[in-house]
Amino acid sequence: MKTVYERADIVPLLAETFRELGYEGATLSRITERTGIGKGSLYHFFPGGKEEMAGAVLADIDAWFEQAIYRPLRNDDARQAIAAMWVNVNDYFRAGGRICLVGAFALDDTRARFSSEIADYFIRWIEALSSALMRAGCAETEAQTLAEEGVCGIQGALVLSRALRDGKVFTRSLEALGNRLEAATR
Amino acid sequence: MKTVYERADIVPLLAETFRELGYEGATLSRITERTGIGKGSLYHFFPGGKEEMAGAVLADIDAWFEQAIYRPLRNDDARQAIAAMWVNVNDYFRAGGRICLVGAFALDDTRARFSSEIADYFIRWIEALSSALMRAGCAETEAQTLAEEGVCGIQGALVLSRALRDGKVFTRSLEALGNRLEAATR
DNA sequence: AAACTAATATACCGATCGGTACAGTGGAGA
DNA sequence: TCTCCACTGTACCGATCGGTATATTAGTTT
Repeated sequence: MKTVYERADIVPLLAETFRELGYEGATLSRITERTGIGKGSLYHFFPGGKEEMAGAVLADIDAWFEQAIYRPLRNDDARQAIAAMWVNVNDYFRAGGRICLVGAFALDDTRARFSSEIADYFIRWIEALSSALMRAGCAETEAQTLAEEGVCGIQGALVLSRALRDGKVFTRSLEALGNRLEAATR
Repeated sequence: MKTVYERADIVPLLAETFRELGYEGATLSRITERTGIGKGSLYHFFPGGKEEMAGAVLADIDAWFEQAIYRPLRNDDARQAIAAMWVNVNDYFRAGGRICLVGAFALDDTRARFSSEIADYFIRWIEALSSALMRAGCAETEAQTLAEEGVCGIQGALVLSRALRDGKVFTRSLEALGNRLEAATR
């Protein structure tokens, strides 16, 4: 018996490894150890090595946010999409038990490798949220400010809940942020 | 001529290196390269190696925050101390050009090495800010919530401004946070 | 069943890892 | 001036790094 993978099966496993160990901390041996996938397979699917693996993970994350968060914010009913965002974000980050890889990469030298992907992720999030806020009745400048504060607050909540090892901090922060945005669209 | 260092001179140089590269990314050779301090000196002052170096950096950071931020928040005039906090924090983090090492360590596996130091840093910050807010007229639960939101917002602003390579995001976020706390103590 | 091929395991590569050992080096006190 | 010792530079250690080469495996095609 031989377990056969596809690229699409591997990326989520890689994602979890990079999340837990960071880019530099995720060595090839630790990756094979945690994912159960040997070097042979890894380099078969990702000839560009570790950098291509991390790039694939970022692309996967981006695709998920695009369809689950950004697109609804841009196209669907504004209030409904914003409400769904808080729920989906709380689920995605496992109530603070999972970090944002994009944010983590931004903090150290790894940013240099994925500069545009990292910037894009946040720019599009803020723009999509801002668009929804405007459709919900906010003025343009206020929408922009609130969107930035919202995304900012999510990242802070992830850092804080990891530091305090307390998922309640994350969920509580999301609630507070949600209430503030809702109050501003009334 | 021989350049002679003291431990106290080295710690800030180490801090900057860990900030830029992260714990795993800061290899001994990169540390000597960036600080100009050879392995011999490094292991003379920090026999425990890399982990002791990072520990000394965290202790140094903690000491700075204790005297420059936490103590004033706990003991001095509340409104004045809170106002000073925003200014000092903006300076310390170089308007978003410098990251919070404690927050960065919290995000990956490095947290396991410095779990209590990381948690302490944030707990004491939140408690000190909460104390100041109560003296400024907040009810206990509201003070606690606002303090958490304030510290949380600072961490988020650091992530976001790094990701977007835009220091204005950081300064702007601090201003917004400051205004919200001030509005709540009126 | 033979040929082909995508996927996998493993041995191996030079470079670098964190850490150790030790021989200087140079300024301060006797 | 001689001794002492905190400090520094460098050579070296075994382990592990990211990456390559290649033989093997197991379906699929013919």
